[in-house]
Amino acid sequence: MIETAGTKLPTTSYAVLGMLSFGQELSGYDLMKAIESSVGFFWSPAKSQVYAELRRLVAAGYATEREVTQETRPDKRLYVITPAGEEALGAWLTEDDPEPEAFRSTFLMRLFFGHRMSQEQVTRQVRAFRAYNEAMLARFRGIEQQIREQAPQQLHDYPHLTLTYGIAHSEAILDWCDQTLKELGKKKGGKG
Amino acid sequence: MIETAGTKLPTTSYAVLGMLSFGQELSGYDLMKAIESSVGFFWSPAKSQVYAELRRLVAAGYATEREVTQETRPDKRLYVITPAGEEALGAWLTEDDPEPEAFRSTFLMRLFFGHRMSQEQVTRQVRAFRAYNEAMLARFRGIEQQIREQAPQQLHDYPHLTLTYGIAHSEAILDWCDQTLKELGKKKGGKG
DNA sequence: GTCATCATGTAATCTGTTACATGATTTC
DNA sequence: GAAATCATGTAACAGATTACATGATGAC
Repeated sequence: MIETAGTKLPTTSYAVLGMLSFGQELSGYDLMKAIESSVGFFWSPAKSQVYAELRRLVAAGYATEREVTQETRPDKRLYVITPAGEEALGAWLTEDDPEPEAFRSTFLMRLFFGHRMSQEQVTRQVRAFRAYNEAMLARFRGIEQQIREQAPQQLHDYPHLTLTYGIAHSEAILDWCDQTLKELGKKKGGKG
Repeated sequence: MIETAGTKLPTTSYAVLGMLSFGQELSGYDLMKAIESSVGFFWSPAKSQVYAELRRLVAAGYATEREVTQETRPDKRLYVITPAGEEALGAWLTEDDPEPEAFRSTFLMRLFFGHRMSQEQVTRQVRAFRAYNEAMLARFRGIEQQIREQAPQQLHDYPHLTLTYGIAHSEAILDWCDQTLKELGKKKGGKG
């Protein structure tokens, strides 16, 4: 309360707050694990950043911290979201004009500067990119299959929508790759 | 040469180097402008970062700097890529296993935490996202149209491939949005 | 004439990453 | 029994953003 309540937090803070919003008491380590296998697909902070945000959340009154002494493992701190934290999360989620998506792609950068590669090298880059996306797609499909088998009710929740996004996205990219590889096959020439 | 030649540079450095690789002598300001309307769609550094990278490139021997005194405008420094710079760029472009794409989306994060919004609010977020992507698509199509009319030979160069990517990508996202909005229409309930 | 934008950048700050630590289990 | 991984984090550093400056020109 005394602290920075009301101030805008960095996005990673909301990722952490969101994870806590499912109601469990978690350590930094727990959170990191949870993030890696879920939101991590579209927001993946370093663990030191997660710890930093936890400190910030506590300072802001959005989470409470409880120290737990352990014998066989290093001591840990467990965190719980507070009502103020839930409110702050809600406000961020429903913001009227959210930050524009900051799309970044080093692959597209390389492609853009293709004039500095031989055509074979460009082709190789596209193939590698294709393979990467194919692997991602397989992964997404695997997860979906698993849900279908083990927790089909989850097919109707919000996290699942992000999965369908990943699938649609990957499929579209693969199509583009195939078409692009065809195009590249047609024309001859380039730097090398 | 004496400096850090051979060291791995941050991605933004390669963005700048790539821009210089088209052969023109450019100022930091020029570069920023050029980036904004091209690679900026998938790699958009802050201008102060561009200036910082230019200093680094010079220190590494990848670019040379020339000061130009102006009367009516602030003085400026112009940069040219060196052969060593071209080589470094080439090495980066053709790297065998490039950094994995770091996909980030705050929209997907919000959606993932949809349980903390009412269903209407989720719907509103998806609609806003749809509108954003529709605007991007229109922009891409506009650019393509302009090329078609004013410089049709560019339809066959590498930058144009990144444009086709943007278009394919946006279209796929719009489809996903429509489908998702339908799904959301079906079920009733949610937080609020 | 006032306000926005051009044409240059620099300084201060903050976000985020990589490297460092460490003892206990599990795996082979 | 050595090597990898689990279970915790912290410290040091680098990358990136936002805020600050400033005089000239163009738009209205």
